[in-house]
Amino acid sequence: MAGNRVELGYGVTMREYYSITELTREFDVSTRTLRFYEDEGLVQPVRRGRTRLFRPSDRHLIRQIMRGKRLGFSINEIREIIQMYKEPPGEVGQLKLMIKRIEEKREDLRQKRRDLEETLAELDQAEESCVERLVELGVNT
Amino acid sequence: MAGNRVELGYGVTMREYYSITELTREFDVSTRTLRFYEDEGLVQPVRRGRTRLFRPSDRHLIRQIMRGKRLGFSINEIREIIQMYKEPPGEVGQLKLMIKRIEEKREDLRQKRRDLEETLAELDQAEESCVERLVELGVNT
DNA sequence: GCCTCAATTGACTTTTACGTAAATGCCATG
DNA sequence: CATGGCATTTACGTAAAAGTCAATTGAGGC
Repeated sequence: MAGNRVELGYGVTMREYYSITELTREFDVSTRTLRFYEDEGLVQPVRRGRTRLFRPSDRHLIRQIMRGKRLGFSINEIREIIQMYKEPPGEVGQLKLMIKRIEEKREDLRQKRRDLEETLAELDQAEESCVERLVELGVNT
Repeated sequence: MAGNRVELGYGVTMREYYSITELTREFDVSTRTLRFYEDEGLVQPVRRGRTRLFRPSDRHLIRQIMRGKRLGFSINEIREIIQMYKEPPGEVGQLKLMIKRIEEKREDLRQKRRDLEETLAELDQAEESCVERLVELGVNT
């Protein structure tokens, strides 16, 4: 919790690293989970001795992982998505392949969005039925 | 595959039931999966002897289950959601509880929607980087 | 009545995403 | 220096959601 800050210029500073427990609290996950993500190669915290030091980039990755999880992606799918955010490859074939895979993921996400809207619409209907029923019963909503 | 149709009026008819394999093909799942959903009480096909006959309502339920799966809901969550689509309960306390739960699910879905939009935006960026890189390399897109 | 194909059942296996326990290290504090 | 608190590693456990396989069983066609 000491200095642990870097100058970015114009007097602006930011945290240089975060402890594992800090991040477990921020993202409401266990240390086991963060270590698991490290084993899976999703994050690569640096070490001081044996202690993990998570840097802002790791923190951002964890944020992306959590988002992916909430969307129902598996670890492998999340790994793929994270790959896509990384520095684009240098070779043309690789680049075209990557664009194709990004497009696939986007199609996947668009399907999810349709599913989501439909489910939301049906929940709206369900709630309306409930409210109507309450009104029938003469309940002051 | 025979007659298997009901008159709805004005000459409009619809399938009365579907075989398990028809549905496995339509939804691209295994028979094991559909039987699993039956064991879990998500669908209740009627029987002719031991053979399952899925009715349109079962088919619609399966459609909802698949949607829920794509959104990353667990079977239990899907079960809850399906409960919500059903006939609203008769008692006031139950009704209010149901409305509360529906609202919770909707909040959940709205979070998913935010996650989804953010992820889509990042994928857009990623693709743009790739395209830029291609242009730098002088590839005719 | 027999044959064959589709369907059923039950048992066992697999994968994913961690949980949990045990043993131990590191360090600050009273 | 003992104590507490967080950290680490290794190993084994587990719940959910099916997959897989083997052994029947039924129903329709000839």
